[in-house]
Amino acid sequence: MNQLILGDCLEVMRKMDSESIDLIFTSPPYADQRKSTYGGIHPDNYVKWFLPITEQLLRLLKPTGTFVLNIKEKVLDGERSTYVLEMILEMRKQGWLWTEEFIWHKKNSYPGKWPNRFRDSWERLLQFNKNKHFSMYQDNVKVPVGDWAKDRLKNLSETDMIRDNARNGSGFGKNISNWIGRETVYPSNVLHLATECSNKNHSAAFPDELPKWFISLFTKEGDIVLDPFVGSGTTAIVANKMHRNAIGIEILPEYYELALKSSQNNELLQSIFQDVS
Amino acid sequence: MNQLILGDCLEVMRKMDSESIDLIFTSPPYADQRKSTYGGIHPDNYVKWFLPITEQLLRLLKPTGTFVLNIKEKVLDGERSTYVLEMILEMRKQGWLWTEEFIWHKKNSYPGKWPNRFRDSWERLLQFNKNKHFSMYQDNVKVPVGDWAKDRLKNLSETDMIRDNARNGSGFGKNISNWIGRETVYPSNVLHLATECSNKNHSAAFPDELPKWFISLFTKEGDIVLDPFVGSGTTAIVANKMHRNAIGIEILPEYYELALKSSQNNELLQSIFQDVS
DNA sequence: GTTCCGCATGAATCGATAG
DNA sequence: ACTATCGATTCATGCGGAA
Repeated sequence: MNQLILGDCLEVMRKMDSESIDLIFTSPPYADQRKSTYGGIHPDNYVKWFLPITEQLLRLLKPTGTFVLNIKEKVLDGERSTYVLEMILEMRKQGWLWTEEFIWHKKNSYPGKWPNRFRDSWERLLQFNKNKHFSMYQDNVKVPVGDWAKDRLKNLSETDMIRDNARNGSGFGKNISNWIGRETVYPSNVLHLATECSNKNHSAAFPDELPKWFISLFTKEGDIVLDPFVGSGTTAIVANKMHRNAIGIEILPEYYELALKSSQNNELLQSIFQDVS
Repeated sequence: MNQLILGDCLEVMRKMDSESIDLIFTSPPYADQRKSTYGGIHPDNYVKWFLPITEQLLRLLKPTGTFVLNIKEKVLDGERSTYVLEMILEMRKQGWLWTEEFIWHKKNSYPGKWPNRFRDSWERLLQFNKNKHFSMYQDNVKVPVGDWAKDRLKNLSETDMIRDNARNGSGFGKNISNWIGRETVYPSNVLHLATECSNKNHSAAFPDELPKWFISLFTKEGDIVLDPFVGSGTTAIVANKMHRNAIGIEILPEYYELALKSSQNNELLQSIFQDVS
């Protein structure tokens, strides 16, 4: 069921079944990047170019599915471009819910110095849904509890053993004894990952951990993950390793070949990706 | 030249001189917070309420000045509200440049657990300017190189400076001098600070380090810093400690009194704030 | 004078129940 | 059907008192 498809994602998606995808994770070509493809999108035209694609994505996504969009507006003439903001507003008109915005805090961003700007070390991970209720498997992404717990839970006072209601009347209360033996906690909406682009020549836009985290969070085994701009194949390969079914679409033959080769070279893969060019 | 003014910031600002301010740093009441004041702004009305204020701010700011806006949209009916995005677009129509967006990554965010959402541990710090060329003193916020300092702008904090001096005087100066000899690097656009949940009295919306960092970056001694929603006075007091002139406006008498008291109690202050109520 | 340890607090949000 | 109120859930920090 894994597919790598060579072609324009808009045309490919038009042939796909409605409400068949559990998770869409993608990092589209940033404005003015990859100029030769998709007509070399200028920031001013980005919204107009992207909306037909999100329209298809909305059709393909299951009602309980999630769309995660990794994007960051570029600096143009000393200003942050606003196309990402405009896109969010336009996508809501299409029927998308803008559920959340995660931050990818890049541990090692590129060095550099500008007279009026620091290094950009974060990117947006916009979460969109079709419904307020969607599939989310929070326990899959729990993280180790902070060091504070070790000291805090050594000796418990009397109030720690019972529920102690907060003073501000918010209804908030705590029972510290509940924390005994707890080793993992839920994460927040900030991801702190390195930008490691593994070992390949062609650098992936993001590290494996990024799609892995969202695939863990929003899908279970056997679900279908789509990346309409799969590039060197990171999303699809990671999804496949995690026993999800992956569909990756790529317009550039050189990236397509690279993705195909990477996926076939990997011993861990459950099944070989199909060549659907 | 330091002033704490009791009143509605819109009315107060209308009486102030054009192009007189070097830095505006503020954290306006978030939608649906502080319901009793400013008419209890509903998210739907937030943009309309805020635009007349930014219009005044634009008039008051020097051509080389900077406006830093600390804000985060709240969740409404399962979705992130879009009023912040709309505000950025509207402010550009007023003539503002949206130069940069910094992230405040909160180490200790508000607790809680929901079926479809994690804890929100970041806020926006939107940078606006009138011109592409503005005053920026990057060397003032350089951080020591090394793993221990990577995420910690904490080194800049007041208490750390005092503690360092104390150690210096008591014979532990060797380590410090090693640090001073170390190379320093420029930070990125992500700030990793804790929220101060001071157990003492009223707590501020943000820790001292937040305004301190931006005041260091965008002003020099003697410059004028404005906070039209000064609350318990954090911005003004920090600015004054750093030998900048501060103007703080607050509409709520109880906060105003608190700010006045805090500023007068502080021995480090260069001059006493004037009561302009 | 210094370190250690206990503890209250925080720009929150969802779902159920009541008016 | 729509709005208002209420109860439930949770992690990490800085302060202050104790050792």
